Amino acid sequence: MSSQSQEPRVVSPGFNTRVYAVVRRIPPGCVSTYGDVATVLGSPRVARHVGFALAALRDDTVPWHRVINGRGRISFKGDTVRAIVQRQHLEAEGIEFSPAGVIVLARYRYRFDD
DNA sequence: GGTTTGACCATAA
DNA sequence: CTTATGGCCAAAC
Repeated sequence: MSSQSQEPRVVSPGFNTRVYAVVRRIPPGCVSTYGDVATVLGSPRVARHVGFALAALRDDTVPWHRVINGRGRISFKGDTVRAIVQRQHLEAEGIEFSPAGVIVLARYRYRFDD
């Protein structure tokens, strides 16, 4: 098979599928950070790719809203809508936000056990 | 197969 | 508290 599709496939992407697998492991009521997910994947420096993978995500089975940045805040770059929706999902799971819109990572952060 | 990008992170001011 | 800059590495162009 010489020519392969340019469009993203449902299986065998390589990196982003691993991201989805880890994010699915985050239980309800807990959150995780891009850096943590990247660390579980084996490289703590690929945090940017975690976000990039979630950006291309359109699978509802992946709780992408449970992933936030290392500062306990929702990162967004132009897509304000996504950030608002994300916050609503987190609040719906019982996660509290500080007045500044910051989540207490020390309390809600999930520990991956592998 | 090189260049740009990106839902980040750490550090500095 | 905020803003700016560099680095990091896989995916997209």
